[in-house]
Amino acid sequence: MTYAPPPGPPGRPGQRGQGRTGRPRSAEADRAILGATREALVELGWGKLTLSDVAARAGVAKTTLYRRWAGKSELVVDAVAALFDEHLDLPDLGSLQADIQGVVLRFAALLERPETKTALMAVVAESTRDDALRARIRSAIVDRQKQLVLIGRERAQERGELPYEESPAAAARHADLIFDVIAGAVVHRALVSAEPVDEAWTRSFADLLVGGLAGRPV
Amino acid sequence: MTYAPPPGPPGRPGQRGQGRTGRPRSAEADRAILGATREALVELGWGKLTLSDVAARAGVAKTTLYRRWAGKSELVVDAVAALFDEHLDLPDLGSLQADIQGVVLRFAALLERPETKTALMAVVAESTRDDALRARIRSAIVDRQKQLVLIGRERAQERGELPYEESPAAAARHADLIFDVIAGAVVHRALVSAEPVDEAWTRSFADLLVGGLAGRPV
DNA sequence: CTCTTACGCTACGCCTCGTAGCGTAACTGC
DNA sequence: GCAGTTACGCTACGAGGCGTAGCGTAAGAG
Repeated sequence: MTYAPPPGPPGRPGQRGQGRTGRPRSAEADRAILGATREALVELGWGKLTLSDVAARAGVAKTTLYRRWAGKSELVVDAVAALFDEHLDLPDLGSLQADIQGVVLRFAALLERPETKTALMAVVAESTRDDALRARIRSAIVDRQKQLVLIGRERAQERGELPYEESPAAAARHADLIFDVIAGAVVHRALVSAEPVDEAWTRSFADLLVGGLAGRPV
Repeated sequence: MTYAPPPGPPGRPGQRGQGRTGRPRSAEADRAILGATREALVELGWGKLTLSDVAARAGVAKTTLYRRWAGKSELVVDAVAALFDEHLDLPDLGSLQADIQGVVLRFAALLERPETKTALMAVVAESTRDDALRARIRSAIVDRQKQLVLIGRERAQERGELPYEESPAAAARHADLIFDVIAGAVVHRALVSAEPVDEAWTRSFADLLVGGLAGRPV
């Protein structure tokens, strides 16, 4: 747990021919390891996942894992982060209400996958005592998802559905708030309440977010 | 992990003189174990917490732990659940807005404690693969907190701030939604974004929840 | 005083962790 | 080609946690 991968950002194979000498890291091994990690997560879950097992599945020596990642948490973050990169665009559905529903359903679809379900919570739990890990999660997963909120809000402002903020600072605070509300609600619904994030729930949630408790037609 | 504590609800000492024969479980040992668990959580976090260590802190044999709890997750749920029982009333602050802020600040205060921070997320993560554990979390923690939402909503309806629901089913769905939004947002803010749930944020959140995105004065 | 259950203690086999050491493979610069 | 450098696979290892078994003893019920 004390080893930090020496060259470049961890998980990325050393750049070829960039002045770096010696045998380069195998990019294929990287893919195999991250894939094996996701596979093991599905079958075993976070608790019973062992690095020995991942190494065996990937057809790689256990020592190679430790040469690249400091521990289980770091490996799993990278393995799961790749999944969150799939849908980072937000199709314009014509209204704020529809855009919210779209982003919620997409996010929920990610959380439904067995490899993300367990992994995300476990890694977040671990990050409460590990600042470096939390930073890694933010840059690899959270901040990218937050981007979707910024896009959707900007569109709504152009449509005239939302007012423009007075100051950049207030805008940032507001965006953070909305992100916490959306992401938090979906995660809580899916993982704590363990109820489906389906069409009906998503519509109710978007209604609530747009209109609030007070402005509710019932 | 295959052992289920035989008599009565786990974690509670056998009722004295209730037809049960033999030596009763020590209630004092129970307190010592749960206390030691919380203490160990603060110092070590979920990942490095070991049952051997807890037993040593509690001045109890390791075997006693396994006689009462099936594993680490179950023990930690009980240890943390006791903390959530402290504030289960909701003082009437005069308005829906104020009541929301009150419940958010209380919930946040619980999450600020180092023993709950890590433990809650870790246990939820584990529960995604263990239905019995999830049920235990619900009854010991989640459902009790949800009660606060029901109380606050009822008050708001009596004040005329919120309309009454048409059907009991719709009311239940709506309450579940609100609970997921509040609890999810606070947890996400505190643990994922790792930003303080302070007075300012709480006010913004309550504004958003009551008035919605659209009805925002800015 | 017997029956029943809980407790403390010791010991154990199994597994995972994370590291060290070694010989070999791959790629770079001369 | 050859030396230098880095990554890899393999084996082995000590440390430590897990969960259980067995035993003798303590604490209540009838």
